[in-house]
Order: sequence, then structure tokens, then C-alpha cells
Amino acid sequence: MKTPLVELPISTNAGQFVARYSEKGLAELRFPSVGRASQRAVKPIGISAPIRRWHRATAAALKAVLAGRSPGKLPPLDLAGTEFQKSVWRALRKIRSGQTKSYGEIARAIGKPTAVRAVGGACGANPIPVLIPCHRVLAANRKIGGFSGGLNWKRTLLAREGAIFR
DNA sequence: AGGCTCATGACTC
DNA sequence: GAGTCATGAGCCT
Repeated sequence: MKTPLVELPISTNAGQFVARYSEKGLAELRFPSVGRASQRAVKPIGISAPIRRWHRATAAALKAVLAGRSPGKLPPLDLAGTEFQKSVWRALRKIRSGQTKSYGEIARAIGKPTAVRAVGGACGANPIPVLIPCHRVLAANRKIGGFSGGLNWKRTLLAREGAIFR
């Protein structure tokens, strides 16, 4: 049986993100929901010390990336996905700030050069956008490609990092 | 440049 | 199994 995730907000100059934690680490990060102005404050009571510590790291990392810098130290990640998806997410974490790769390059990097489309699928299934930088994956011609959180987010993040794209 | 078609792998129902 | 893609390459116009 699955224990529910602890949900904590992160206020940034780009809106309020929401982080979710399991007992093993950061499990999900969600973009600010549009149309929803604010959300109830979460009491620090009842939240374990490790989660509070992880949350500070998450918030700092998120703000760093939003400012176009490297995230620094991340909390432990508790990623739920297939082996294929996890291998894609591992490859994404190697893309440095300001750099980009194509879906095809990721496919080759994980040893499945023909699984290009599947790489796109795995990017879309990424539970921790921004910190696992799925926004740094472009189509082959440096065109923008897609983004599950909305293309504007992808453009914004890339622009803040100074990456080159169309 | 844009548009179409096809091969393709993982995932979902 | 069929249908769905955040692709990519090739071939048009």
C-alpha cells in the first residue's frame, strides 16, 4: 500500500510551485497552476525533519534554476517510473544549464538510438520538471519541440539559462 | 520555409 | 492489439 505524499508549496517570482515528498525523497514537482491565485498555507507541524530539510534544498535548487543558475545540491529523488523512463531522466540530468540536446541525442546516449519518440514520451512523464531539466531537450533542428507544462514554460526556462533555440 | 508520409519504441487502455 | 505521441529523415512544392 502506498502512503500519500507530503505536499509543500514553494513561492517563487514565477508563481507558487508545489513539491511532493515520499519518505524516500522528492517525488514530484508541479508548475504553478494558472487560474488558482493562492493556496492554503501548510503548517510545519507533523512534517518530518528529513522532509523539511529536503524541502529547503528543493526550494533553493528551484530558485537557482529559475534564475538561470545551476541547481546545486538536490535532495534525494524518489522517482516512480519504468527502467526506460529512469534511464532517460538520468541522461537529462547530465545536460548542464544553458546547454541543450535533441531527443535523438538522448536516445543515443541511453543506447537506444531508434527510440527517439519514446524519449519524448519519457520526457513528458518526468515527475520533476525544472530540476530534471526536460526543458533542455529540443527537436533535431533546434526547434522548440513540446512541453507538458506548456511551451511558454519551456521558452522561459531556456531563455533564463541563455540557451539557443528557435 | 512549410507540409506530408513513414518507420519507430514505449506506454496506455 | 490498437491507438497515441514532447521524433526524425526523406521527399515533395
